[in-house]
Amino acid sequence: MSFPPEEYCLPFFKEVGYIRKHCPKCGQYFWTQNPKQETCGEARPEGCASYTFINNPPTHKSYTLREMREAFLSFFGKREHIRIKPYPVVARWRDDIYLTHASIIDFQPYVTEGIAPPPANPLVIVQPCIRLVDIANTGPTFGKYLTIFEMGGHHAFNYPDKEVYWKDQTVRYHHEFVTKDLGVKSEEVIYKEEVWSGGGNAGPCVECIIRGLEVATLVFMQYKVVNNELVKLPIRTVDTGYGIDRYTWLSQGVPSGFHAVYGSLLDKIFDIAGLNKIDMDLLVKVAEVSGIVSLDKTVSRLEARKKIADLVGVKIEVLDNFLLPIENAFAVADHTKCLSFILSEGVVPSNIQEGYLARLLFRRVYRLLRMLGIPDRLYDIVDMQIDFWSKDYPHLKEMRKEIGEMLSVEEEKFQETIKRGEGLVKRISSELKAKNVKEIPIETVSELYDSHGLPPEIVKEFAEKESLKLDVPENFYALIAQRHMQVSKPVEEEVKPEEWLETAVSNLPATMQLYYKDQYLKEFEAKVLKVLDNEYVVLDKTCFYPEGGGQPADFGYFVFNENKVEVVDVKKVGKVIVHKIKGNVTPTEGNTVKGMIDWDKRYSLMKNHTATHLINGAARRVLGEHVWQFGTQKGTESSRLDISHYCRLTSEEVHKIEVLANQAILQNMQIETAWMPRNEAENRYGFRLYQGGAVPGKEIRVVKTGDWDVEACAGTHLKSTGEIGFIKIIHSEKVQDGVERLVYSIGIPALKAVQEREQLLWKVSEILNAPLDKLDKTAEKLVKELKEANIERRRLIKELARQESAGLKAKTFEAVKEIDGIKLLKRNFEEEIDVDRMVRTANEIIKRDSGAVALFYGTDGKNARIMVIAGKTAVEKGVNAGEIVKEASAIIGGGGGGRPNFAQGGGTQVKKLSEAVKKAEELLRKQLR
RNA sequence: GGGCUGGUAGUUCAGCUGGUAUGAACGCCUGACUUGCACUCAGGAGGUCGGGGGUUCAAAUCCCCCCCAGUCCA
Repeated sequence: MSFPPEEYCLPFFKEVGYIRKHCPKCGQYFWTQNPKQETCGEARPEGCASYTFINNPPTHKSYTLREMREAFLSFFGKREHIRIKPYPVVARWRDDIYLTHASIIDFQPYVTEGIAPPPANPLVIVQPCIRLVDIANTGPTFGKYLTIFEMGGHHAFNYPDKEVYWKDQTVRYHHEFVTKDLGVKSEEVIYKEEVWSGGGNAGPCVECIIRGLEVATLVFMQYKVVNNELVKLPIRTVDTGYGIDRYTWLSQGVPSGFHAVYGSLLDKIFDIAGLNKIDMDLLVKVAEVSGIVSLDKTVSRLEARKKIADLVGVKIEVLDNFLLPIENAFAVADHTKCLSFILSEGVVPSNIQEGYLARLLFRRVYRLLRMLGIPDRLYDIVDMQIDFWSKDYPHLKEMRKEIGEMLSVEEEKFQETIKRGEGLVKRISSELKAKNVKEIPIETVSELYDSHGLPPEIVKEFAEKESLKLDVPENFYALIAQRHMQVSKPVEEEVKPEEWLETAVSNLPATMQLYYKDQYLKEFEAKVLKVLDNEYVVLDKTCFYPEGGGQPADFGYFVFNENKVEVVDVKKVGKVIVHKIKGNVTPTEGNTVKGMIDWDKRYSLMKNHTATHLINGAARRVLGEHVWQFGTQKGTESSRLDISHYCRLTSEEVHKIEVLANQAILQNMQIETAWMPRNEAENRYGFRLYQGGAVPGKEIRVVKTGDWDVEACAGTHLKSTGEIGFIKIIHSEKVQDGVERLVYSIGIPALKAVQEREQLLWKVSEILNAPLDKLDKTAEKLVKELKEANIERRRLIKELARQESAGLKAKTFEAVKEIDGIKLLKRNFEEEIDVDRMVRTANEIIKRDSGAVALFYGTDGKNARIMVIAGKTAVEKGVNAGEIVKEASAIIGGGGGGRPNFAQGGGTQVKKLSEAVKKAEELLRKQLR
C-alpha cells in the first residue's frame, strides 16, 4: 500500500523551504530544510542515522515528563483544543482489544465512525498507553520502546459538513510546538513519509524525527480497508501521537529514556540491583547507536549485540556482561510501572484474557528481578512506582493494598510453578543421565515451557545444577509459536442462521420499546409491520423483551381475530425486535395484534436482574475494587454472576456478600434508569459503568440502584429493591483462574433452595440416626470407624492367609499332591473369590515352600476364577502359570494370563469350572515332564 | 475461546503393551545403638490409585462424561 506523493506535498513545506528527498538506506521519502541531509535521519535497524541528542539536547531546556506533558497540553489548549482527561489503560468500553494502546482508542469506534459526537472537537489528551508487543525491546532499545508510555494526541474529527483542520494545519502545529515551545531548530526537524494502517483503517502519515529519534507520528485516517481496497471514510480523523516520554528524553539528552522518565526512581532501582559503578562513557556510546536494535521473534538478541559491539569497538562478551544487567534494570523500571497501572484498574492476574497479560508481565518482571538477584524487592519497587506516579494518577494510591495482595498471590503461584519445575527437571535429568544423554533436548524444553510454564533460562539453571547442558536457541519463542501452529485446528466459523433476518428487517423502522417506557406493562396493542417465513413477526411497538445482557427473552401470546399464537422467542436484530411465533395461524401485515407477556416469568427475571446488580455491588464492597462482572446469566429459578477475584471465596466472604445484598433489599432503594450520551455517562459515573463489557450506541442506558451500584445495562429492572424480597447465594465456584462464580436464587425459589438443603440435612440426620447439631461429629466418627474397619479387614485377610497356608486348616485344601517333588495345592474357594485373599494365601504358601504351586479357583455363580501361583523352585522346574491359566480359562469362556510365577483368569461358563481345573492339573503335569 | 500436562501412602513420585500396589524415597510410630548435624540399624503402621459410567474373566492402566490443579496461545 502506498499513497501518491501529492498526499504529502503540503503548503507548509513549500512555505518554509522544505524539500523532498529519498533515503538511500531505507528507501523512504522525507522532507527536510537541510540540503545536506542525505538520509531520512532516523536511527533504525537499516542504519540511516544514530542518536545525536545524547549529552547534546536540541531543546532550549530540559523537561521532566510532567513538564513535557503540561507543555504539550497547554500548547494545544491555547490553540482552541479542549483538554480531555485520560481514559483507563484497560479498554473496558471496547470488546475488540484489552488495553488502550493509543490515544485514538478512546474515541473508537463510536466517534471515528460517526455514531457519537466527540467530547470536544478539536481536543487534546495525554493518554497512558500500554503496548506489550514491544516487551522484548523495552530494555535493549534504551527507552525508544516501552510497554507503558504517555501518548499526547491532538485530534480533529472532520465531518462532511464540518471541517476542523487537516494535514497542513496538523504539521504546522507540530512544527510550531517543537520549534517555538521546545526551541528545536527548524532545520533539525525531519518529516518522513509513511503509510499508516491498523484496525481496518488506513491513511497517509508523517513521522517527525529529531536528531535520530522519531518523536511523533501524525496520522491522517481517511480510508477503510475493504477486501484490500481503500474506501473513503465519511469522517476524516486527525490522529496524532506525540511520544511524551521520547520528547522528555530528547530534551534531557540523558543516556536513556529511562533516565529521563524515571529519574531518581531509576537510581533507586540501580542501587537495589547493586549497579552503582557504571561506565557512563560506554553507556553513552551504546546509547547513541541503540536505535539500530529491534528485536522480535526472528531477530536474535545476540545478532543485535554483535552489531553494537562492532560499532562501539568492544568485545561482544564484554559488552554483553556490561549491558545485560542494565537492560534488565531498565525493563524492571518499565514493567513494574506497567503492572502497577494494569492492576490499579482492577485486572486480576489469570490464565485468560487481560488477566493473562497481567500474569505474563508479572512473570517477566519476576524473572528479570531474579536475574538481577533481587526478586524479594518487587514490592518495594512497586511501592515506589505507586508513590512516583500517584501525583499524576491518584487512583494508584487508592489501590495500593489490593495491588500488593494480587502481587503476593501471583508471586506465590509463580514460586510454586518454579518449584514444581525444579522437581520435573531433576527427574528428567536423572532419566537422561541413565540413558547417557548429556543435553536436554529442545522438545523437552518446549514442553516444560508450554505445559508447565517454565521459562527456558530457569530450565537451564536447574539443568546445569544436574550437570546437564542446555543451549536455548535464540528463536525459542518462535519454536513455541510453531508448536501451536501445528496443533491448532482450524476453528469452524459459527454460521449465523439469522443473517437473512438482518437483511430482511434492515429497512423497517426501529421498534418502539414499551418495556423501557413502563417495565411493568404486561399487555399492549400494536400494528404488524412485517411477517417473515410465517413465523417471524415485527410490530411497530412491543413490550416483549428481547434476549440481551444475560436476561432471557420474554415469552407470551399474540391475540388477533380471535386467534391466539404463542411467542416462543424474541430477538433484537439491529434496531428491530423480531418475535418468533408458534401456531397454526399467522397475523397479516397491517393487522393489529394484542400482545401479552408471561408476566410471572418476566417479573421473576426483573427481580433476578436487579438482584444481580445488588450482589455485584456487595461483592465489590466485601472483596475490593478489583471486582468486575465477568459474565452473568439470569434465570427464574436461579441466576449466576461471575466476578473477577484473585483467590477462592471463603464461605465467610460469601456470607458477607449475602448479608450485604439482603441489607440492600431491606433499604428498599429506588432504581433509576436513564438514557444519556456516552460522554456524559462516563463523566458522571466513570468506566465502572461497563460491568457487562462494551455497550454499543451513541446513548447508553444507565441503571442506578440507589447509591449501591451504577451500570450501563439494557435489562428490565424493578422500581425498588424491596420487591426482590430475599437473596440466597446457593454456591460459589471457580470458573477460571481469577474468576469466581456466584449462583443465587431470589424470593420463593431462594426459600425452596434453603428448604432443600434443610431436607438434605434432615435426611442425613435420619440415616445417621443423629441429631442435627451433632451431624458433623457423627460423620467424622463414622468415617474414622470405616477406615479402621477397612484396616482391620485387610489385617484379617492377611492373618487368615497366614494361618490357612500354615496348614492349620489343611483340610480346606481339596488335595495336596506331590508331582516330581513339586507340591500342588488345589483349593476351591467356592463363592469367596476375593482376589486379595486368594493371592495372599497363595503367596504365604510359596513363601514357606518355594516348590509349591497353588491352584485356586472358585465361582460366585456368575463368574468363575482360576489362579495359579508357583514358587521359585517350581518355576525353575518348568512350571508356567501363565500358560496353564490361559488354556484353562479358555474352557470357561473367558481369558487369562500373567507371568510364569503368577497368573489369573476367569470366565462366565461356570459349569465348566471343574473341567478347566482338571485341564490345569493336566497341563502342570505336562510342564513338569 | 483453543491447546497441552497432571491427579496413586502424610509429602514427592515409580507403576512399560490391562494380570500380586511383595511400590520407592522422605516423613511418622516402636525398639536398639548412639548423643557431632539429613546419625545408623531392626521392625511396623499408613492407599475408596480425583469422581461416575462403560469395555473385560480381570482396569490405577483402555474408552466416555464430570471434577480439581497447573500451563501456553489468542
